[in-house]
Parts: sequence; C-alpha cells; structure tokens
Amino acid sequence: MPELPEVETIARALRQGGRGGPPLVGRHIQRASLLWPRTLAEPAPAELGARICGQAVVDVGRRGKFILFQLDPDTLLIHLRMSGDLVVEAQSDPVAPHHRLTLDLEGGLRLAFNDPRKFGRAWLVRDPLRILAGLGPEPLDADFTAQELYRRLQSTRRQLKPLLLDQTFIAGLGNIYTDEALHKAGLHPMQAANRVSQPQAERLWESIRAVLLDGIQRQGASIDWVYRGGDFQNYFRVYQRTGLPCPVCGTAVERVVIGQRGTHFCPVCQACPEGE
DNA sequence: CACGAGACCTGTTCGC
DNA sequence: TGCGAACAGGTCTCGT
Repeated sequence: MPELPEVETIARALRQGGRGGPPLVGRHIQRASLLWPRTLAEPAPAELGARICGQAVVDVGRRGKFILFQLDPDTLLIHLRMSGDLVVEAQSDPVAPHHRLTLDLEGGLRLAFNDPRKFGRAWLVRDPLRILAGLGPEPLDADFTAQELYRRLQSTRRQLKPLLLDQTFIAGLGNIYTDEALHKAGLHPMQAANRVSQPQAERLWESIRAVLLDGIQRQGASIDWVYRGGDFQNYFRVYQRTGLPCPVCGTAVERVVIGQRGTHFCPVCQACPEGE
C-alpha cells in the first residue's frame, strides 16, 4: 500500500481528522499494547509502556515513507512497509486479528497499527534524525530542484528503476510511482542514470512531482485487499496494466523484472537505451 | 560499487 | 473443487 502519497494521506488524516477519524493532536497516550513483538524496533518491548504513557501527540508528519508522531519528548516513527495501515477506532471495538501495536488515547480512542504481513516497524526514540538520517531528499520540497536531480543522476551508472526505489537517492518513491514517473518522463527503466541528459532529467523531475501530487490529490491508490480510500489506481498509466494499451501511443504495456521488482513500461514511449 | 538472491510474512489470485 | 505456485505497495543483509 504505502508510498509517499498514501503515507501523506494517512498522516494528514491522523493530524487533522479525515478518513472517518478524529484528529489525534493534543491527546495523551494512556496505554500501549504490543501484539507482535518484532513490530517494535526500539526500544525493548518491556520499556515501551512506561516510556510512552503520559506523552501527548504534539503533531503528526511524514518523512519519506515514515509517519512521524511527534510526542513530548519522544518521537514515534512508523514504517508501514508492504501491508501496514494505521486506523483510529474506539477502544470498545474488538482488536482485529492483524493489529500489531495499539495505543489507547484520551477520549476512548485507539490508534492501531494493523499489518498482515508483519513487515512494518515502529521506533520510539528521542532523536528521530538517528533513524531518518540516511534518507535522500523529499521530492516535493522546494530545495529539491531539477538541477539537483540531474547532479545526483550524474553520480552513478545504476539503472533508473532500482535507483529511484533507493530511499537514500530520493525518499518516498515505491514501485507504483516509479513506474508511473518513468513512463510520464519517457525514460526506460533500465537506462543508466549518468546517461540521462539534462533536459531528460528536468522532465523526470517534473514527472516525479506530478505523479506524487496526483497521487496525493487522489488520496493514494487502493489495490487489492490492502489500503482503501484513494482512487489513484484508476489513473495508472502503466502500473499493473500489462498488455493493455499505453495511454499515450496505444502500444501494449510490457512487464519485466528489474531488481526483483515487477516493472511496467511502454516499449515505444520509453525508448530502449543502447544495449538495454 | 553494483547487482542478485534470500529473508522477513500473510493473503489473494492464477494455472492446471 | 483443490492445490501448489506466483505474486504483492518494502527494506535489509549477505555473497559475488
């Protein structure tokens, strides 16, 4: 489920209400339940309750694909990985089978980290930068310019697809939005980064921002049984559209595997680079 | 440095 | 219908 637009949508809803839930900011945490120990990366499970109880939610934000609950004085970071979700429900609701961590809040509310595949992780730390330090630039920030992207592309020969998925290169892109951005930019997913021209880099910069902003505007993409809410899946250009016509030229969309990830592209619009 | 494979997990869908 | 294989929005680690 969770790439930058989905994570942003969830963070906004938790901060200001939305998706049917009330805002969390200002509420104190009264109780913590860890139902799958490995979900908590830090601190040791035995320390969680005593440390988090009594802290208030000061703000809810996002960095890359991390959701940040700014407490006082700690920060709770949550990464949803493949199948995680955050839901606000009543404490009187039954605890769903895939809830891995729940926090009881003032007002009879429960914040639940639901994660069928158990890949998601939570960190309760004093300094969030310790966890976030390695992340690349935020693609929607003002200081992430086309020039900056071009400069970073020049520094490596890696293929574009795995490079854009690398969170240290740029934060927040996942399999969906990478395929969508490369198609919009007309770049082949196997193209070597340092062979992208400056005009191509500018087009890629514009495309990355456009697909992310579209995704946020649509409140993310809902696929299969995970995640619900957004409708960006109805506007996919290539992702999971193997064999269907490219929206630009009508050629059948192809699927290949690059870096162990399914990759969708138009063989005509995204011209095959020399030697592939 | 760059790449591939395997691990971590469960649920759904596809092919026979 | 049943059953195993393939596949899924992500990242980490290890070997070459």
